[in-house]
Amino acid sequence: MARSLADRIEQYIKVLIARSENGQIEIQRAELAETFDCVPSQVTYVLGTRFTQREGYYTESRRGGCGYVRITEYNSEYLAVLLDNSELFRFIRELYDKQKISEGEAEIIRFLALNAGKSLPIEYQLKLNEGFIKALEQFYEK
Amino acid sequence: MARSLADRIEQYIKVLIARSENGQIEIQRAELAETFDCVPSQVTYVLGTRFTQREGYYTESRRGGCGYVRITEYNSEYLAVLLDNSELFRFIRELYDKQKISEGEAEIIRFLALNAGKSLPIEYQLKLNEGFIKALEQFYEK
DNA sequence: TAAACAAAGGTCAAACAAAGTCAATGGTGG
DNA sequence: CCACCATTGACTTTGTTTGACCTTTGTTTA
Repeated sequence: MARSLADRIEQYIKVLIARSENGQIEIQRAELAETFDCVPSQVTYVLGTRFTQREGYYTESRRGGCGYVRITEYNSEYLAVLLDNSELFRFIRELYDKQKISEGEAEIIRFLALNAGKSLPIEYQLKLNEGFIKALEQFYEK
Repeated sequence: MARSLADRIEQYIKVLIARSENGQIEIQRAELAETFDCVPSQVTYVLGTRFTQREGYYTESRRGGCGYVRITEYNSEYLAVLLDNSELFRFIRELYDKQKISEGEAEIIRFLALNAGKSLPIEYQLKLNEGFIKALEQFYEK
């Protein structure tokens, strides 16, 4: 059961995240690769297979001097966002049922609500959700 | 975070602006460069990458004796103009022209883009604007 | 007053410093 | 034995730092 390199890197990153204050860490790809004595793209591979949205992670990065990779674990705050989303989703559903919007409109609105604010800090994502509801209310004159 | 020289200069300038009465400051390029012990064009680089219109800033300058660089942060009135003329609106138009979206969809998307983020700080409203573009690109598979 | 000088800021390209991509290859568990 | 995950490395893209040279503006001097 000798775990693969990728598995060990995965574990390592997860420990770092667990130890972090806010479920978020920043690493240097090349440095981590050095730690595990492998090529940098191995790290990219790990991120791409084990730290995806599906697994509950979000990664951002920057190239060039002082580049980094930031890995964020969706935490309870984020779940709050999703919860909040459900409120919004319910509202969209309502608009649809009342035939104020089409299925296509409902779909794009949902998608935008979920994705447009992704690069914002969590607390602003919450505000944004409210903003979506308010804006929709206004637009369709409840 | 805020590791590179450029990042630190950016932070410094932002603090100065935050402390200013009117969201506007004047600096001397050479002096600031001296403060950070770097070459003056480094400051120019920072201004050119982090204090552009896209980021919600406007810069003017003057050469020669008593030269200066003035950096102004857009206020909310200006922001409306900025958003209204944004890349996003052009993109929505494009989607419509290519018949990927209907007039109704274009309208609600525009409305959401302008209003959903209203309670956010200006810099995040701009980020949100970009988020809308990214999300739309993804949804309609560019 | 025109010419020279000094004092700013601007431009641009080269060198450097990351991270990303992709396709070929390797290895392993079922 | 073969499908599929893992590993590697050459190449690409993006971002930063530096310096040599340019332009504009204000000041001094012949």
